Amino acid sequence: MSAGAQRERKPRADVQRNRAALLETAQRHFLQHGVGTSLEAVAKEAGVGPATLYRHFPTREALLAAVLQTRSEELVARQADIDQLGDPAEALEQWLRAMEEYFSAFSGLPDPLMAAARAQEPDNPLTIPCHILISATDQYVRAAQLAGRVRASVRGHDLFLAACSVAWIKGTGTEEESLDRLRTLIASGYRRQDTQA
Amino acid sequence: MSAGAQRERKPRADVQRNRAALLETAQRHFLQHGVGTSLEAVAKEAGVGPATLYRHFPTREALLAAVLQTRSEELVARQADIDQLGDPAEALEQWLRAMEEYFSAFSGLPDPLMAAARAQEPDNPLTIPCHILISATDQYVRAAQLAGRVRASVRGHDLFLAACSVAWIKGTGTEEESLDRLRTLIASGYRRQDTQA
DNA sequence: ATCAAAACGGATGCTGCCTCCGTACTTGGT
DNA sequence: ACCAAGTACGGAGGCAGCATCCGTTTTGAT
Repeated sequence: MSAGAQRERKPRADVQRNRAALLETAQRHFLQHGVGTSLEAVAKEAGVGPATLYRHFPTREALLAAVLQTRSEELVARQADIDQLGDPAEALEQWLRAMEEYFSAFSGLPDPLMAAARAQEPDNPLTIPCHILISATDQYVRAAQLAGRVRASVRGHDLFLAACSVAWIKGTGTEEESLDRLRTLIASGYRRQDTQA
Repeated sequence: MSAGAQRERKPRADVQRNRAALLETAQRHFLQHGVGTSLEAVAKEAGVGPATLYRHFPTREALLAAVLQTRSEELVARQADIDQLGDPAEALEQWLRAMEEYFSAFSGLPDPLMAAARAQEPDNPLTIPCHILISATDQYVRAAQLAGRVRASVRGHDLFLAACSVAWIKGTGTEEESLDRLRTLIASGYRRQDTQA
């Protein structure tokens, strides 16, 4: 009441119920079948018609972005822990691993992520999250550089790409051992004064 | 004649014509629309029915492998040049670039390539080529290691993965400048006694 | 209880994949 | 030149997924 400016109706109950059901089901399907999973199947299993899914999430990316929202928040939460670390090199390392896990949430995720990172598509719902991640990476890189632990030529964007690549390779089913070797290679690439193995 | 063992008929003329037309058209479509291009469209433009395409090439990978055959030979030819180089480190570098270009022939190519590299699918027509490339890379790596120019911990397979990653990123439309930065990062990762930039 | 706005979902048209099967073509022999 | 046997062809068709339209139902407000 009072001088209330909210002239709008209260949002309908079924909207929220359907949205929640869609998100829940979509997450399960993305986990099981990758980002290319059938949206029709998601709708059916969520107990709604296809049109309802498309009304809530006009594109596959929109649905993906919404499902990813939860995980993004987990990532932000992790940042707090990482920032506690005294060693900026260690912080960067952990941050990269955290990003890589985020990128590996669903098989096939790196592709739409890269498409969004390239930006120039301001309506892509994944673009904003991507740029936030790149900025964050750059922060960690700069801190480590100030401490003399990372080569001066490295930028956050480079390591964003590297983490995305590793996640992509992981998604193709490569063995964990090969991934570790690749991670080591990359780490040798950005670190300063490392032991020439 | 003579003690001829060739009891077989001469292969029909239309078979070869159709095969050639299909390969030619497929290459164009792969170039323009990536490896995911519509096979139906390829068949139609080659002037044959869908069944003919599938009879010649039972799977998309089979067609892809056949189209790639030409380019594979170019790659092998390049090896001769590269082997002429006195410097094994330089040779490795050029070999990696050559592989990367090969992987970037069509957009989307790295995915089926990685799937084949993981092997365990002996009937995948791309598996053999992949393993040949990995072996070749290992040769170059070992030579460079003997010359003390590459870290001892690095293996050919690692750099195969790295080259594949770069090609994948290139395929997503990333700017060439970013790619160069990534290549530099990787090079710093495998080289010994480099100038800590 | 009633109304209008809001949301729903089945039906639909489209594209691409892949296979079956009747037909047409090529080869080798006469 | 012709024929028979075998080979390859290609249109038709079933299936799955995408995305949209529009008549119907649900919902919140009065």
